[in-house]
Amino acid sequence: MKFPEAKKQFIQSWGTLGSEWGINRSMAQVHALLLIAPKPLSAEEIMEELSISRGNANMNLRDLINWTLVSKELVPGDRKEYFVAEKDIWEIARIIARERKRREIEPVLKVLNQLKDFDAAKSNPEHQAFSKTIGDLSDLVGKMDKTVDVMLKADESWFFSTLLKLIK
Amino acid sequence: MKFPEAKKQFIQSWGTLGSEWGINRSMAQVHALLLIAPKPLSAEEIMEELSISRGNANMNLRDLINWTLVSKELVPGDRKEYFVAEKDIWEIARIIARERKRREIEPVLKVLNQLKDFDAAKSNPEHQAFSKTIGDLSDLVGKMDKTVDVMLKADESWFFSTLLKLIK
DNA sequence: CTAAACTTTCAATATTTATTGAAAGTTTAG
DNA sequence: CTAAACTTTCAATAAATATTGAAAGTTTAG
Repeated sequence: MKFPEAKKQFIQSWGTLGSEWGINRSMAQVHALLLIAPKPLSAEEIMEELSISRGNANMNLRDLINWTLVSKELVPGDRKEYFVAEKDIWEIARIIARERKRREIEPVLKVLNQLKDFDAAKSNPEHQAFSKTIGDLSDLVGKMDKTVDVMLKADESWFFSTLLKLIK
Repeated sequence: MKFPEAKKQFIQSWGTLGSEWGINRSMAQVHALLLIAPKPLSAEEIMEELSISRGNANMNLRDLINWTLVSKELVPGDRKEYFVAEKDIWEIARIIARERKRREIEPVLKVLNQLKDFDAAKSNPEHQAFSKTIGDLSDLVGKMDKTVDVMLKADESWFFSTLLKLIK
């Protein structure tokens, strides 16, 4: 496979992956493009390569910057802004884990904990089933939450060497 | 908080969680409803409780059954079909992990591995950056894939006791 | 066999989400 | 200061996704 084709495929796959969770396709594609770029890219170049509008590029770059996956870079003597992606894969993984935790785990955990002390009548089977499910779920989700916390603090070699002991 | 309100909140939160990954809201809500139901429910009851159409209920129940999160139950002497959710939370977690792996991890891993042997010119910095990123990503995604595999085979007490040693 | 009871399908429709692009805003060179 | 070079915003529009509901299909009781 030749380079331009490989590049296209990577950008497109990363875009699909993104939209399989809640990330929008363009944001993931901009990210993919920056991930493999050997140089900072300008908004112009990104719009051009991905055939997206200026507004779209701008908005998704802003989101990527918010996530801290991308940062602005200024070239002295040039008025344009350039963009670079964080290249360290472990750092990227942690950023994504952090955002997914924030969006997926934390809100649910909060609700589950509130629902734990709802006003139950002990003898009512509906109430019993509800309590059981909520309790079980909040245990599990709580464990997931803690696991991600460890990952967020850990450094890669420690995390995976420990995990790979599990795996082997 | 009173029961009906707690129930409503749980169903609605679970629905939101679902749509934060690629699951559609109704499917997640049907699942939530069945999770807390002390009895098998008929399609009618589900439609009624969630105010959704027959077609919608049918389609999402079918999907839940495909995922093996829900199964049909026949009541002797009744022509209706009834539906029950798997109640074991660890089993549910594994089913969801299995599906997310299938949809999110595997396709990307496949593409990354294909892209590893693209036709690179060693001296071209674009090609170098590409190779590096693809290599790093496929390492990481490969590790994630293996981790999920372990979880799929493990039983809960073993998995979490090992994991919690990590965590503590 | 056939009519009632139920389930499934799917084209039409509604809802949600993403994208565009032109106008407004900002910054800086001169 | 002001005009050119650039970035941001956001209402309009397009695209993707989910939902409806009525018609078609299936099963079973009698």
